[in-house]
Amino acid sequence: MTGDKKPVPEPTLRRLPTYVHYLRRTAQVETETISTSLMAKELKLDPTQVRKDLACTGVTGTPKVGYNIDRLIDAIENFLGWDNVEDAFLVGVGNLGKALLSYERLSGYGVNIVAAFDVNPALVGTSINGVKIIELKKMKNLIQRMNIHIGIITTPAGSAMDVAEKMIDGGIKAIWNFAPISIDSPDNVIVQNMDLYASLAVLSKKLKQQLKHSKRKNR
Amino acid sequence: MTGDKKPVPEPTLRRLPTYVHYLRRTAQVETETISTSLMAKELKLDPTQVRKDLACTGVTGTPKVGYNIDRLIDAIENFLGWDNVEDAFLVGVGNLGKALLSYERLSGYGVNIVAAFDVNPALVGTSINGVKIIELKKMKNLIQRMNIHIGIITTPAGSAMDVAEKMIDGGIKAIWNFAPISIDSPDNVIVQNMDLYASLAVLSKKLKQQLKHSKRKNR
DNA sequence: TAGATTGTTAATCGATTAACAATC
DNA sequence: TAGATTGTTAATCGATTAACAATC
Repeated sequence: MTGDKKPVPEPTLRRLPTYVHYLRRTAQVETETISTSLMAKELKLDPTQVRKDLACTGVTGTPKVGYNIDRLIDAIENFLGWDNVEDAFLVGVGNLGKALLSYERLSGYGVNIVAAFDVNPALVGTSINGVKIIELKKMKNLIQRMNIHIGIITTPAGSAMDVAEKMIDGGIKAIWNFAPISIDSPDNVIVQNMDLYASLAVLSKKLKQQLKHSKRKNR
Repeated sequence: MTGDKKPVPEPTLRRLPTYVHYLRRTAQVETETISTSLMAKELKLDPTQVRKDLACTGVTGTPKVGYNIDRLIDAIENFLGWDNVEDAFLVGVGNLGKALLSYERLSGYGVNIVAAFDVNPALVGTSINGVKIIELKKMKNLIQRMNIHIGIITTPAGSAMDVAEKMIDGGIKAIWNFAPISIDSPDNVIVQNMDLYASLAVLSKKLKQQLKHSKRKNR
């Protein structure tokens, strides 16, 4: 009865990349070790939370000393699979699609875009950052042939549902969706939404609250 | 003792735009009303949760009938302030910055980018989608003169901290941050992170889990 | 040794979900 | 009227935070 530890909570997963970014920056100037109290202070988190998050990755620290920064970085990177890159297809070569295609560092985060697709004939045949843009028609077949697991959707909302369906048909197992639409998927396909509008809603609502308060104070 | 109802939970705020997008699509084909049970089913949520979320916006439904779709859309849009646009500055005109500048519909979501800033002299003086690109030096002053409340950071991580500081100095009240860095801000400045890497971490971790399970099944 | 820091168990908090009376 | 759906109160669940013993 081994394996299958209890799954890591999603909030923890979301914080782990922040730790790596912070630790990489810190490694350049600071000493070899770091305490969770310092990390927590600088990242505005609770020290206990940081320790719990780190525990998920299997690293241990030494009382009174802290954690070895390099080993910590390695452990988190390994845990997140950043050293074990998965190939991906991207559909929708608009501005956002181009931005992602130009981000060569994405492969440092476990995902490597190997082909892009669009319906615009003017784009088909060209490349961005070394990635060919191909007719959307050919995607389903290529997913199967190349055994691609990750699909990235950067189309307008109107086409997203259709693209998702084609991806799922082809055998895609995880969709990173940038379109503002809820994607209907079977249980064995993961959908991760990158929702600009959700984020923006939180921002503007909080801002309105803030402005109201400061106005009140100034009276 | 009026005003100051208890604040709306962040998860609710994040779901509200999804409702609007769904309802707009539904309004085109369906009848005038909708039930939370149907919405919940299509958006893969709990009906009670949908009702609670909607209650925050002040709309009420009619038992046995449901909610009037148009009134629901209006109520949510109004609640989120989408009809009450705030001006914003964007810093960092790389691919991602360009993508946001080209998104004219952003003003339909309460935020209107009125100027962009970059340190690259080749970009300064040009425009994208009617938005002028200005020397970063001039930003602080313009924030004050134009009374700008929202700053959008689409620079590389290295410059983000510095840009944020300048924004806060100038008097920005809310920062929409696309750089993978934790921004140090005073209590009266809201920071909303749009974290690609957090989202990607969740996606790839879940995918690995999924692939492991399906492999096991096939044995 | 004394004190800082880890690692874990227990308490708290907030969001989700269940139960159900009110009602069109 | 009967039944579907709302709106709200209570129960559950999971994540965050507090407390504290272990230890270098």
